[in-house]
Amino acid sequence: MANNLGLSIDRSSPVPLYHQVVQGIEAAIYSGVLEPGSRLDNEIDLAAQLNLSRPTMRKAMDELVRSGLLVRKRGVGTQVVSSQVRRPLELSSLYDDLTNNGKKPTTEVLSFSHVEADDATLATLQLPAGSKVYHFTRLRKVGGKPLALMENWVRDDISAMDEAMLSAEGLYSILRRGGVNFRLATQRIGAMTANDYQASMLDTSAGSALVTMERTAVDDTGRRVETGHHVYRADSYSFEMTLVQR
Amino acid sequence: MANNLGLSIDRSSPVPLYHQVVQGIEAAIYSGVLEPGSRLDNEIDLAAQLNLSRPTMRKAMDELVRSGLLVRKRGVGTQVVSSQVRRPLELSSLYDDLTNNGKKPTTEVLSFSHVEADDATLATLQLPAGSKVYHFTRLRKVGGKPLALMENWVRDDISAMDEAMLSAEGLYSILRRGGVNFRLATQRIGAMTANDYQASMLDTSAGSALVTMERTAVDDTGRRVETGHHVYRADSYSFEMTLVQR
DNA sequence: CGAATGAGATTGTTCTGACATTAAGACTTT
DNA sequence: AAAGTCTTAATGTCAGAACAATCTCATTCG
Repeated sequence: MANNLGLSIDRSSPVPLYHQVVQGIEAAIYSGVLEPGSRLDNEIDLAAQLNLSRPTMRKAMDELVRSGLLVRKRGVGTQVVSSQVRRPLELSSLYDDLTNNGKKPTTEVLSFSHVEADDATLATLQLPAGSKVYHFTRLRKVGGKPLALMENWVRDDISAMDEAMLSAEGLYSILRRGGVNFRLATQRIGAMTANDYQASMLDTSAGSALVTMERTAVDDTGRRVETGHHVYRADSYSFEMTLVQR
Repeated sequence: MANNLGLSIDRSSPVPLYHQVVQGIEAAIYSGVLEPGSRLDNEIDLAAQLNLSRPTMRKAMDELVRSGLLVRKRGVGTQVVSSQVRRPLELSSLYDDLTNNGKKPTTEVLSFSHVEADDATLATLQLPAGSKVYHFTRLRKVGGKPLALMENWVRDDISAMDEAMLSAEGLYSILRRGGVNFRLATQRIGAMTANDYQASMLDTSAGSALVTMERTAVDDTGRRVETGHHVYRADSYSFEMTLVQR
């Protein structure tokens, strides 16, 4: 029963109808209203309950299937996935993760500027030409030991930002307080060897292995909020994850 | 012009029409008929050329966009993506991914043995003491260029395995034919610098950056089927993923 | 009691149709 | 030459409709 799931549709919203359904069902799953393993009403009934067409409802369902939250089978129905995709690497910041793991991270802001974005940044953040961004580099330490060197570009229309804020807390906390609801991020993990600068910042030797991560985060309105290039000491950092067969 | 792409639709085929379009356009891209950066006809024209409906054509296009081959923009059109396809984070094998992406991987089996598992392997694969496993090292090349050096341990009660099989196809294909239904895998991604052996195998220099991946795969009965240590040239390989907010 | 069959439930596929939104380019005006 | 406006092109969204394929369960038959 859609109504029991607390789904609601706002036809005056700029958010597409199918996407409102996605968000509503996601919220129901994460809040526990829809429990793992539980079955949903069939798509025709769900559509009727929300006064939506079946193709619109199907588009929402397909997206939820693709994101691993639902599983569907012809003749059987739709079910909430029982073993959710667990990613130790969630859409969160390193600062959050370290703090949540009982460690005390510190941040040193190495550089900070509010500048006009270059073409690559404009493209990545989908900004119009001439836009300015916050561009900064930070060194993250844990227990006094350098762990990560991070360079980020953040669109400047969210909230003002300065070095003191960045020293005191994580970037994502700052952005959340500025009203950002992170929705997803694309990210690429690779490797490189440390150059002289990176080596000195991370208290390691030039040529040692670094894990690299490039990420672009998107909020719930579809805005590309920030993009970053991070490098981590390979001896102190790796990404762990569980993959589930689709 | 769809006809110039060599697309054809077989309505007697059990393959859905939208999927035939996907396969046809993928083939055109990988064969070079559709070059990176080139623009496609608009979806209405393409649909008309193939006697398909617009929603069917859109469904095919959407899948090609999601798989990273096409990029579309309202008011502008559809274009073949210019960047190299990187490995999505799915439970599959490198061999499968490369083959599916139109590349021709080759495998050189560097070592192969059927031996009693050491304690670490027993623990990782949850095998009783005294169990034997297949233990082998392979070099994976793409277009003649070394990409990955892979060392795996596979439990030996699934199917017989030998060097010829491993040279001819991917490990996961072999295991699937042996009846394995992969369910999930745990994996850790990191970085290291190449030692002399790895450097010589991968045709790179000692000290260069390598992406590392350790994985243990589980089948649908809960068995730990295989565990592996892979290293990839960092200049040719990265992991790409999309994280969704919980 | 087990196998076979059929009905019902549900998703999957395809189609026709229409309107909305975005982007680019042409044209006009300042 | 630059800015503004308008038109055109193309994708994005939504709706209604119908048929196909798959799966489960109940019923019937041997």
